[in-house]
Amino acid sequence: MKTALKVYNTLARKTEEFQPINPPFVGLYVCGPTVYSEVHIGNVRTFTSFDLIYRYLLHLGYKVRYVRNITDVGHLLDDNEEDKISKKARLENIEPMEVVQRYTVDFHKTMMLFNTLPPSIEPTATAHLIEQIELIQTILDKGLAYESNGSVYFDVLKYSADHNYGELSGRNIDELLVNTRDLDGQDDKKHPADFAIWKKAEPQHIMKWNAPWSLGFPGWHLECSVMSTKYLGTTFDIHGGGMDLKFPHHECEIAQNEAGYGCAPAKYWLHTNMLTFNGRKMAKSEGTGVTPKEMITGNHPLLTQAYSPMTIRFFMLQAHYRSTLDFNNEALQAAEKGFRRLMTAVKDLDGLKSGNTSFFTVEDWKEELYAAMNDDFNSPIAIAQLFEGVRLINLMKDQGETLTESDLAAFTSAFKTFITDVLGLTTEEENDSGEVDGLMDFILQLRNEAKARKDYATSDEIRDKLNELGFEIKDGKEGTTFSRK
RNA sequence: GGUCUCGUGGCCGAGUGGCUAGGCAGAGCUCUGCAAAAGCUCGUACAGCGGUUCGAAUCCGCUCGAGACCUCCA
Repeated sequence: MKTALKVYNTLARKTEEFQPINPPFVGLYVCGPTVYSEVHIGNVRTFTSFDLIYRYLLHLGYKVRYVRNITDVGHLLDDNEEDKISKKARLENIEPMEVVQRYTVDFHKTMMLFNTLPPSIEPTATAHLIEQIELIQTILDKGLAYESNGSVYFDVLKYSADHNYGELSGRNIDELLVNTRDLDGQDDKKHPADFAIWKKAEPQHIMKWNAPWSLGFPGWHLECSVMSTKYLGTTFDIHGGGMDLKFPHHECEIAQNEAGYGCAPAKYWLHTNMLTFNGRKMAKSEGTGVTPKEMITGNHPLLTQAYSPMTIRFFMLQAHYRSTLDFNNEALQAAEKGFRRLMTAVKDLDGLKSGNTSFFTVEDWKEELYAAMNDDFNSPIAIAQLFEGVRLINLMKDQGETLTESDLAAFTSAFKTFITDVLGLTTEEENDSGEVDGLMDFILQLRNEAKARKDYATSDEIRDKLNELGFEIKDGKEGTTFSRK
C-alpha cells in the first residue's frame, strides 16, 4: 500500500497520520447509548460509522480492542426532574433495571440488523460503581473536586489553573465562565462551570448507591473515564463519539482523567456527525427521532416506503462520517437502487471467466480503494471506486472483456472483501430455500423453449406474469437470469 | 449573546488553487424478437458580491441562508 492511514483528530483540529501507541494493538473507546428508550436512526449512524472504522482497522491487521459502554445509570434531565431511566421506570411501573434490560436487548438486536460487529467489551456503568467512587475519591484527594451537600463537584476553575479545560471543544475558560447559563438549583456549586461527579439523590430518585458522600449516583461523564481506563489503560489510541458529546461530555472526561490519572485519556479523538431529518438534528429529547423499526417498516408519516437495514447502511456509508447527512425519500430510494446494482455485481463476479489478457490494472484499482479509506475513512470515495468496479465487472460479463486468472482472483477477492468485511454490506436474505431457484429454473426453461420456437406470446406472458409476482427476468448472452424486485 | 460548521447540477453526496467524483433520476445511441439488464455519450454544478492569483467552486473579506454546541443528547 502506498498511502498510510490518516485520521481527523478533533484534539489537533487536523488530519494526522495514525500511529498506534503499541502496534499492532489499538484501543478504541466509543461512547454508547443510554438505554432508556429505543435508539433512533441517528444513533445507528454513529455506531455504524464507528463500525466502519473498527472494521477497517481490523482489515489493516490491527489487533483492536473495541470498548463501547452502556449507560444504565440515569442522569439528571434538569433541575428537580428525575433522571431518564427512573422516569421511564415510574411511567411504566417497572424496575429501572427492567428498562435497562429491555432497551439493551433492543439495542443489540437493532445493531445486529445493521450488521455492526459487537464490541470486544461492552461495560455497563452500574457494574463499575466501585471504580467510579474510587476515581471521585482520587480527584477529591488531589484537591480538584469538592463536596457540597452530599454531592461532589469537579472544580473547573482550579483545574484550569494548570490545565487547558476546553482544548477539545475549542472553548476558553473565560468565555465558558461568562456564558454558562444560569440554571436554578445550582447553588451547591462554587461555580456554574463546575460539573457533578457524584450527585446526592433526591428521595424520589430510584437508582441510587451508597457512597462516602451520600446515597446518590455518579456523574455522567465519570463512567467513561473509569471504564476506558480500566479496559484500555490510562492513555489509549482512539476515543470516539458523536459530535454532540464533544462538550461537555468529552471535555469533562479529559479533565477527570487528567485530574485522576495525571494524563490525557486518548491520543486521537474522532467525532461523527449528526443525521438530520428535514434539516434538523435527530434527538430523542426533541422527539424528532425516527426509529430503525419505523424505517424498516416504512411506518412513519414522512416515509413513503420501507427501507431495508442494508439500504440504510449503504445510504449512510455514501456520506463521510464527519458530514451531516440529511434524510429524504428520494435519496433513500436512490441508495436502494444503487445498493442493489452493487450487490448484483458481487453475484455476477462468480460467473466470470478469466482470459489470456487483462484489460485494466487490478493493482491500480485496488490502490485507489485503499487510498480512499486511508484518507480518514472516506467511504463515499471507496464506494465510488467500487462502482467503477461494477462497471468493469459488467464489461467482462456482457462485452467480452477479460482478466487473467490471477488478476481475476485478486480483483474478486478485493471487491468482495471490501464490500463484506470493510463496509459490512451483506446480501439481504430473501428467505428462499432452494425451492424457488429450482422452480424458476424450470419455468425459465419452458419459456426458453417457447422462445426457441418463436412463440413470443407465451414467453412474454410468462415474463409478465413473473414480473407481477416480483421477479425480474433478464435475457442475457449467457442465458436468462432472474432477480427479485 | 458567545463559539463553530456548512451552503456543490432535479435529488443525495465527494473533492478543495489548474486534472472525470460516484449513486439515483432524465435525454440519446448500441445490443436484443420485444423488454429488462448492460455498455457508451450528454447536461457543462459549486449561495451572492468583492478581493488575492497567470488561474478559484477551492484562499481572504463582506452579505444572505441553514445548522450545531454553549443544557440531557450519538
